[in-house]
Amino acid sequence: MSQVERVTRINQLRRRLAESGGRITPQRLAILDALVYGKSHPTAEQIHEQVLRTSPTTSLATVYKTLDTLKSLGEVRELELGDDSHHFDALNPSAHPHVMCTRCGRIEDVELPEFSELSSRASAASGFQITGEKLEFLGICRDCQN
Amino acid sequence: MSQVERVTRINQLRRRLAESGGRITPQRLAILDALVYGKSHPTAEQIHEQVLRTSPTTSLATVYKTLDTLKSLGEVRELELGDDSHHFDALNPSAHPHVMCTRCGRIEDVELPEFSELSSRASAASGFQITGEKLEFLGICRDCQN
DNA sequence: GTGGGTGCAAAGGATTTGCACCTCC
DNA sequence: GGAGGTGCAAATCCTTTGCACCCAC
Repeated sequence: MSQVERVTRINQLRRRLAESGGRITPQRLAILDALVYGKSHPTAEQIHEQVLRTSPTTSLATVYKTLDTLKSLGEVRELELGDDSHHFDALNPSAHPHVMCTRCGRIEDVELPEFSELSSRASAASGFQITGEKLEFLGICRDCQN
Repeated sequence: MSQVERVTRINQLRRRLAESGGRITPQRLAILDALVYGKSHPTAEQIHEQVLRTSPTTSLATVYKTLDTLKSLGEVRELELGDDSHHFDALNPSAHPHVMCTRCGRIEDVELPEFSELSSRASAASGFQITGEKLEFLGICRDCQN
């Protein structure tokens, strides 16, 4: 994601918070910053670590509460990848496939055009009205294959 | 799954345990029974409840330990569906898509032929060597749609 | 001013672990 | 007989919650 896109995204998140009646606090700004400029697909703990650099008194509870708020606004997606803690994606909150390296823990998005059709196929096959989906791969990344 | 298939499956699980150097204890038999004849895709707690009916002193820790053993034999698959606890599938331990009803909690397998191709597509798209995959849908089941 | 946000500490809840005892093979 | 399994209780670890205080609007 380009620098310009990140700036746009962070402003979008700010606006969404404000428009939904939320407040823009220094802590929240630091959290947005970590989500958009920090490590991709971070855990709550990793966000917290990053936030502490610029906002040293922010608590982990505040990170969780802000993530909750952003989730309910649909601006953050929570990933459960089987490693103990959950990961968060605020750059692309729409459903999309991910792959995690079981050696180094790296998480990447996967471009899989057929993903968008899976829900309707699943609906047809199961009779369920589908409201959410997730597709996740585990594997070894290019770097770790060497 | 037919009655005959269940009998076959439970014998298969017994054999796998024994062949891997494991012991067949009354507790394990009760756990296998719960996995094969009980509620489909149960949680550890649900397995435990079922096991207690015929083996009243079996502990939850033993259930977890046996599930671990079966998982490492590749005979049980663990599902994380976003509701607090994990679910277990011993009837069909190969990777396959699931759908969970967010109203009643029911979990069903989904027949999705294209699922088997997704891994190689993901591998090509990401450069990862894929070792595992999961595809899960959330929705409203037929019953709960009324 | 006030309602939402923050920080602390404690609670919660699923899963794991240590260890003494037991029992299947 | 001995490795492997069991049961209990305690520990872990991530996440949530209660509540007094604070500050963005």
